[in-house]
Amino acid sequence: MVTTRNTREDIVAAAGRMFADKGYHGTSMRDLGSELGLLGSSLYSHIDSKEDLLVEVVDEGARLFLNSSQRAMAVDGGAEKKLRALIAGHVDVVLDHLDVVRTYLNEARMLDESHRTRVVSARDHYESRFRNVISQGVEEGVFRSDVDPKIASIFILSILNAIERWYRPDGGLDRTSLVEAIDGLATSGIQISASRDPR
Amino acid sequence: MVTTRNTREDIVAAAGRMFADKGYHGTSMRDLGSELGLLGSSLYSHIDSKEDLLVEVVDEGARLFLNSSQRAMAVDGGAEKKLRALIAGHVDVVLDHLDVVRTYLNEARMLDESHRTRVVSARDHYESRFRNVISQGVEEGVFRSDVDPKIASIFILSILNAIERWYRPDGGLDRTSLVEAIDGLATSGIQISASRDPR
DNA sequence: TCTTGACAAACGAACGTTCGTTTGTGGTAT
DNA sequence: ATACCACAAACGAACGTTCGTTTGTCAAGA
Repeated sequence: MVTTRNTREDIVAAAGRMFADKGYHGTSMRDLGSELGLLGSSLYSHIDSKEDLLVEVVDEGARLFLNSSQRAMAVDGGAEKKLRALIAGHVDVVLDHLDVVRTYLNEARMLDESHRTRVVSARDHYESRFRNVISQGVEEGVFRSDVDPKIASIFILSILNAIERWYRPDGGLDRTSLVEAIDGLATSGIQISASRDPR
Repeated sequence: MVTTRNTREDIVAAAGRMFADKGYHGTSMRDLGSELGLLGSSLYSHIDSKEDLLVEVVDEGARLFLNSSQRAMAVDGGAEKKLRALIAGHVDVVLDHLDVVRTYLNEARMLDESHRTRVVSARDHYESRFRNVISQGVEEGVFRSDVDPKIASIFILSILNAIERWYRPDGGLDRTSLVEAIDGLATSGIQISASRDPR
């Protein structure tokens, strides 16, 4: 049997996995090495420091979300359709890059201040896209005028970011249904309303 | 000036604070000691191990949520009212015990398996109260019949549990308005009545 | 031949924890 | 009122271990 050698990308990927599972401080370089069949010290042939690994994983998370939201903003249609695209895009990023996302969401705070600041502002930028689309929807008259875009975007993102905590790919809920369910709660809530059409 | 001595409860409280901020593995016993003006070793006059502190804080979190939900289930009224009581109770627990809740939500997974199992089942029990109330509401006809109680409860709890990540007591949003906003999105969504978009 | 990736050994610092000792305090006997 | 003692709380040093990282070597590909 031929064991291929490890690349730097293998190491970053494994770091994302382990940081997601056991946390940055809960993962040692020796842990990480043995995940790849290496000694901890051998990792330093590829990287300069442990923190670099965290920076790399977290930055990738930020980039994935920003790219996704940029694509969503480019779809034709009004606020309703754009919001749905933002939601669907977010779900895709979470499900396709679960480890990176979990590290991005839970371990970014372990970065030192300068790196953390950069990540926070990327996150703000991302969230502003949700805020703006909801604002636009209120102005267009498709969303209720008593909706606070700031609060509503936080709530929708809360649902989206929590997916990593409970969703299991083999759990009988496919991603289309998931998007549908989130969009459904966000737009219509759970309550019966006389003026709301049943489907 | 009189410096009072530290009690065991002081230590548990400080542990909750530090575990919430820097994570369990990111907090050393020396860190924790100096937070209280003590050496790390001095903590062992009060406790047996670092993990005991985590167990204690996390258990308190579980207890707070279970008690809160028990009180909510006891209110008179239908599912709508009970759900609102569950939401308000959850918000109270989060805002009144922010450090404990943050440790409960983010650090419980660092517990060893036996402790973690117990905490997970407590959490399941808590979540089942939300699920049951929503089921009841669907049966009563006050919630839409196409609402999946399992999914809806997950989404509502996602919003509730994310509060610790963004809410600032001095941020101009009081807790009544917060409960109102959550209840509003959960029941009515953001969309203006009439029609769900065609797709 | 030169470069690369991994190894083995080792470094100093920090980790959780233990130990023997000191300090302050509050109750009891004188 | 004073002396004493038991006790809890904190200290400071040290334990064995693990941490992230550095160094030097060496085999295998290019």
